[in-house]
Amino acid sequence: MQQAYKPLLDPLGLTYPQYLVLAALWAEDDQTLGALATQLQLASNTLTPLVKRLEAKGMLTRRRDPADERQVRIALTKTGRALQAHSVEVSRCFLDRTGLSMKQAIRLRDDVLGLRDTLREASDKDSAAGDAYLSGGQKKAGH
Amino acid sequence: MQQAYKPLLDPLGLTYPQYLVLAALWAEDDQTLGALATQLQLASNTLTPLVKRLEAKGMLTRRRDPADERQVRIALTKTGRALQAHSVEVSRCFLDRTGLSMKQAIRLRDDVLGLRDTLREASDKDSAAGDAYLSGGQKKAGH
DNA sequence: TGCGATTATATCGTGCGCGATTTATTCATT
DNA sequence: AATGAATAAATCGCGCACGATATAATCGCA
Repeated sequence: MQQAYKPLLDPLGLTYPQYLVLAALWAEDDQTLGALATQLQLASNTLTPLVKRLEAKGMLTRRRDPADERQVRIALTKTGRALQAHSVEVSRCFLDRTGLSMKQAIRLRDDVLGLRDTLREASDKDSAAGDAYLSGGQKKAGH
Repeated sequence: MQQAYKPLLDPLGLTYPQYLVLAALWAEDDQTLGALATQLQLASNTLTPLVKRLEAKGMLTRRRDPADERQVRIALTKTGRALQAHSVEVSRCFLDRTGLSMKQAIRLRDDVLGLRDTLREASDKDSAAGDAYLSGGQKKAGH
């Protein structure tokens, strides 16, 4: 995805992950970092610097929520909001490049997301119970 | 993939990219770095440190080809070769976790690889257009 | 009211992945 | 034989992803 979107996003000065953050904010502005992290399936240690780079580019602002100082609210700047105008064209160009119909693209995406979720469930079970799945069931000695 | 394979590869002390390098060597030992790079679709700046980490783990050796000192030949050590015994089980465990039949898994993989290649072609055309620009052609019109 | 648990974000270190460049070797042409 | 082009790896720098941990604010409860 990163490589495929690169020629489309280079003119905007964005990487693909940065584009995804903006896309989430175009859908709903002024979100907490945690809410963005959930949507994008990223951890804070990935998202924090990513958002800081977008802040440095003047696309958004970060401020502590006065009602709960633990939270950081991310809001688009005028510049960031203006970029949304390009997003439709970016999507269209990308779909065009895939050589797939909209229907095929959605199908493939959902198959991949389905696989991701299935694999995630399997990993979740690992951490829930000691895993005797691989080889003879040597399990880590907890402390 | 990285996350899904992690519980299977942690006991072997390998990451998923490292596992892929070993898998390529299990299929054919004593390959040049360039040959590995082609198979794995990686550039030298990714593969060189990756292979060095595997060398540090004692899985393989790196030596300049005496016939062509530009090339580095990568060969498995006894330790690295011994790990192949686990690979069948790792594959089986992974397929099991996908919740897919072998047939479905192959289908999905091929769909994804097909998409990758299609997108790569589109990007290749971009850089061809760039060449045209440099040699006096028209710059890519923005639509 | 106070204090431990929980929650939200940030920090640190490591391993990719890649664009751009560098170094060293081999090839090709004269 | 000399020199410039081509080739193979390596190096540098950056962004992303994540495990482990730290810090700070809020909550729960005696």
